[in-house]
Amino acid sequence: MARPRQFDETEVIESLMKVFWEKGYEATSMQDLVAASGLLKGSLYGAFGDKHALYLAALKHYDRTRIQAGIDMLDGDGSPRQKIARLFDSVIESTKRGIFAGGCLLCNASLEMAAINRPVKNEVKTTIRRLKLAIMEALRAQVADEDRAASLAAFIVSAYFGVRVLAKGGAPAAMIGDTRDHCLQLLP
Amino acid sequence: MARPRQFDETEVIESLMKVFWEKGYEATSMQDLVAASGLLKGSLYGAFGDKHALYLAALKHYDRTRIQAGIDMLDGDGSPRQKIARLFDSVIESTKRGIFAGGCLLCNASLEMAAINRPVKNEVKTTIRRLKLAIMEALRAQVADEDRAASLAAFIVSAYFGVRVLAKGGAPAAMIGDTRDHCLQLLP
DNA sequence: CTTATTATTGACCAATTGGTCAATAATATT
DNA sequence: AATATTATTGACCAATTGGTCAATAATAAG
Repeated sequence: MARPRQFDETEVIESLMKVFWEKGYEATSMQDLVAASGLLKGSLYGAFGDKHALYLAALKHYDRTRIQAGIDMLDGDGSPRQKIARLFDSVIESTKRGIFAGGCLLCNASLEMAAINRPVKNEVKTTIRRLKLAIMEALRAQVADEDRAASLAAFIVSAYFGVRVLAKGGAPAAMIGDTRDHCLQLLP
Repeated sequence: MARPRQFDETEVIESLMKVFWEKGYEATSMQDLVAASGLLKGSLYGAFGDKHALYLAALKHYDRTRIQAGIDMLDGDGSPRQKIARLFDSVIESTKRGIFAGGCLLCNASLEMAAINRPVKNEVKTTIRRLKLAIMEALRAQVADEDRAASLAAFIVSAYFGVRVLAKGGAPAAMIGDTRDHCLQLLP
């Protein structure tokens, strides 16, 4: 009884996300989003809402895809130490490739948007909690004490985020490796 | 033989810095800077250059003042453990106060600007190195091996930056404390 | 006092910003 | 085929963006 969408919603959000990821919220114009998505402004507004809503949708998509990919790396075989190592190595890897300049959209959103946009802050908080819980799960087999697992997970999340800041700031790659090594030292 | 400046340069840069610190580069307009500094646009351009130059000057001022204040906390009495504790406690402290929303301008600059502005990236790199060296210095008495001091310092800088991301993202304060505690565990 | 030099001022600019809307198009139901 | 409903389109908007510049003011040197 109505005209259907002419586009795939997820596909469009994926393209919007990439722009916000690379440029940040403020540096991204609606024109950029129009160009990246192939839709026109009116369609974007009609389907998703204003620029803040687009950003929030992009952030949620990042959670569902990229953060989830990170969490997936914590599954599978190996000791906690080996699992966490995979997390840090993925940062080192992407730093070496050095093509995409976005870094981590979650960190970017935390620093650029969380303080001024409540929904973004909530999303950031939720995703951090999710990441922390996944790390706790990865530690579960070897770290019996729940509180200790939680505090270790918090610590690892911090170091992981810190490394993302270093990487984007152009700090020597060795600093990332050093961080990784000291973190692993505290793990079974 | 010429008209002298009618303003104190450092004072003006301090006011500009606060705006960039709180809002970021893109979200700050020249109007914001005009309002904060009390100068007019022409004077700002004449004295410092364009918006990017203003930002860079602000970042350098942040290094000279706020980062230096952090480094100063590493001086004085106490074990390395106690010194580094002071660094993390200052973040916990400012999180509790919760008034100023800027977080750490160095981290903000790294994520928002380093990837797209070479001079900013260089300044970020330089300041990170300076911070790392100061931490090495704080470890020197107890950590004889230079390489070990360097890698420990890199690790601490990461955790410190990570904690700034967590803080701005609204993560529970306990995560910052947990990070602190695990870091200190690796220190003499 | 005159002059050379620099600082300050505010009007001005084209370009871009995020956002709206009436007209049109496409569909599913009846 | 007619209709109701939603999607798409692109022209349009006021406001703001970063930046410029000629006129004016203030000073130090001669």
